[in-house]
Amino acid sequence: MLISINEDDARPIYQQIIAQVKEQVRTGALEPSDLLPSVRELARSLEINLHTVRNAYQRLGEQGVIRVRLGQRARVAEPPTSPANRAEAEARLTQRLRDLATEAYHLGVSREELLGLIDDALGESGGG
Amino acid sequence: MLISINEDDARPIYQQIIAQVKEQVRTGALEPSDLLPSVRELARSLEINLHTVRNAYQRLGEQGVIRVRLGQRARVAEPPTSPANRAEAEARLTQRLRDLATEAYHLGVSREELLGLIDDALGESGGG
DNA sequence: GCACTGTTATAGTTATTATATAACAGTAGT
DNA sequence: ACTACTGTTATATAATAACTATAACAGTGC
Repeated sequence: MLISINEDDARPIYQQIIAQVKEQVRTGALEPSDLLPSVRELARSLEINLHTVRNAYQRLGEQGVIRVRLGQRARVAEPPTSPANRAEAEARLTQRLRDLATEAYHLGVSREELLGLIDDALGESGGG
Repeated sequence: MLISINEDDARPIYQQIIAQVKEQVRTGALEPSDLLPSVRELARSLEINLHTVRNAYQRLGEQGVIRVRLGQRARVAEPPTSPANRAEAEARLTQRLRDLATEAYHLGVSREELLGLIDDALGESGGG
């Protein structure tokens, strides 16, 4: 479990933790039933407060990414099967894709170049 | 110029305004030299403060999306040509694509389905 | 001059994020 | 039961971001 805080990242710490755990679950670096560091342990190693870690863990639990139980270390949950609400999931992703396309446009990146980047990003191991 | 505020959107108001203006520029709904509503006018129609609109306009100006000059209404700028810093632009987009792929995974959307959504999103008119 | 435009200044409110301490509560091994 | 770990709850505090409210300043164009 390698988690780090990037000062240059505008996102709050707890969101960085969430993103990194999700990413590692997606790529397979973290597998179902794998143990996460305890809130106190991670807080100490990152030199942040216990509650900041707990905030991240709690949300990861609510999103079904990990399983948290009182008295036990958090564990990686089973991978998602099918979205509880496919329409909503697709709507959210579609909106994010529009934002991404818009961002690319204003960065001067053409559609062809963007498609290349997508190909690279989705081509990473464990990406599907 | 149709701009609206979505209470369910977690993003702050000024960022929603920025996103919508960019989106309309990208799709061609807004074309270079088109006039934007004045800060006071938009603030009144959205029932928000003048400074919230100004915040959005100022950032849009800094990003080269619109041209703002004292005493004159803001206008849509010329479309971007090539990124000032291609490496940085690609790095930012790549990171956002990774985040998107991760989000899709945890929503239970498969790679094939995601590719379909990308195809739809990038297939919109004016997308490249 | 007048009516519009964006800009700056100042101040106050609210929500978010992160911190610090302390105590409570469940689990597991001895 | 005791101990040492685990997550959880409760308060309190501080810093920052976001938004609002008023007022005044400054440029543009008729």
